[in-house]
Amino acid sequence: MPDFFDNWTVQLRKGLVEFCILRTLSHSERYGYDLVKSLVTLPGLNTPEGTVYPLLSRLRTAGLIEARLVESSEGPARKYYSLTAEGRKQVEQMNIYFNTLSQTLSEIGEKGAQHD
Amino acid sequence: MPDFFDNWTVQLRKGLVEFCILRTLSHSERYGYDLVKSLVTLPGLNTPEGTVYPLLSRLRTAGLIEARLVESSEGPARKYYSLTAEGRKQVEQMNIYFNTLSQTLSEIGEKGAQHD
DNA sequence: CAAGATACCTGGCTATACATAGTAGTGGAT
DNA sequence: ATCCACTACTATGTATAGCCAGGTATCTTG
Repeated sequence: MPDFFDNWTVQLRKGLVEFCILRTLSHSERYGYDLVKSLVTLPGLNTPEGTVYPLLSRLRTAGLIEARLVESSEGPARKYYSLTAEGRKQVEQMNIYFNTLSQTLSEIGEKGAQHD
Repeated sequence: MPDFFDNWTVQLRKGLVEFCILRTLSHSERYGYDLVKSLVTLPGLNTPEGTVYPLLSRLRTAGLIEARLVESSEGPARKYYSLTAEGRKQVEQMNIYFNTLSQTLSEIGEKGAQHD
């Protein structure tokens, strides 16, 4: 039986990995394996390969990112991902929403949820 | 077919509603309908009844909160929820994890995910 | 007595991340 | 020649939270 806390952290991560990938790509082009290596070491986000690659596929299908193949001198060709114009628009919206949520959460932390 | 952004916000909320309820109850005892009215007006979190009540049940089954029935002079009896000792412990852990994630997200927002 | 606000709850649905395991090809070192 | 690190991906099965729409009961007011 899974621990309550462990399960909660899984739920909390939902949507965040996607957001992290898009935010990262909004800074610079990156190839898949590099993203995998980055995301697996981030505190709180121990995202494995099996999560990242399917996500990249989904984002490409959704038209938010695009890919190009680049030869490498140290191994197989790398697939570099970058944001499309549509992707850039979405990230902006996501940033706004995320900041709103952060603000809300911070207020609840101080005095609990109130209405009126 | 649902919009990409709308769907993402749903995913992002996962775990957060739970967190908001527990955080709110760590400040004071509250009854269900009151929580519903509070959560539905919070910016970013437009959580409807159908989400809140099942959550309260789950949290009670998990032993994090407990309830007591109180007569009301303005309508049906209200069910007041409060944190158990176990719940208080969990909220502390959740706060720590949440802050870690916030920190990570904020760094990614500035320079993208990096490794090494 | 009907209307409406208050108050609580359930059933069926969807999308997502996770876990685990596997495939496949390139290039450098032993 | 062989092994290892790099790089990309696929497949399949699981669990879960949140959403929508509805249901039920209580109490006050017109």
